[in-house]
Amino acid sequence: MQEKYKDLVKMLKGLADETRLKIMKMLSSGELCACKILEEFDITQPTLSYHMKILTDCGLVNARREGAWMKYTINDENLEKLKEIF
Amino acid sequence: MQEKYKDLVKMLKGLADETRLKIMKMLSSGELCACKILEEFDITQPTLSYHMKILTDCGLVNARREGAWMKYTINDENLEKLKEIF
DNA sequence: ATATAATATAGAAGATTATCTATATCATAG
DNA sequence: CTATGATATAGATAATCTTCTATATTATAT
Repeated sequence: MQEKYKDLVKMLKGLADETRLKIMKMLSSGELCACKILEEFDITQPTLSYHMKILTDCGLVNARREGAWMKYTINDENLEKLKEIF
Repeated sequence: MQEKYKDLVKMLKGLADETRLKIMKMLSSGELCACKILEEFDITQPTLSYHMKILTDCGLVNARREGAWMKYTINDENLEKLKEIF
């Protein structure tokens, strides 16, 4: 029960940032490459990498490497778990 | 649109804390007095006051004074707005 | 008017977060 | 195998967050 709370809080922290919320919104239309996401923001590449790590670590986003690129999608299963608390 | 995002992020930040998430869970069963909430946690009274301020400021919780007590309820309208983003 | 109970505010300290620059790693093309 | 493009990591810094102690405010009861 406590562990479940910790996981939920981690996901909520993941969402609770303007940049990351916008990234989630972008991903809701489908898979995107890091470079495409970066174009939409005024942040450096390492900063985006940091945000993507937070989103994947908390379980909100799936990452896969395709050659040199990283492609991201929403982790629907975990997002569903988050929805359930409401 | 940006403003809407800022408000949503503020609510998400409000939820993104273990203590506050538990408070919301407690309030989901109905109105509670600050002193009742405090009993459930190992935190000082000023710390609870700080958390309640965050929850009310972001719009997740309604506060009303009843004599010496503060009574809190969930702000369903705003919680609904938050749900909509999922 | 005073004492007491409930809550809020101020100020400080330590932890966490978001950002940057510099550099490293990984993958591909030539 | 080397150069280049994409991404990740390290380390530093400034801002924000969470918590505490001490104190102030507000409401009630005597």
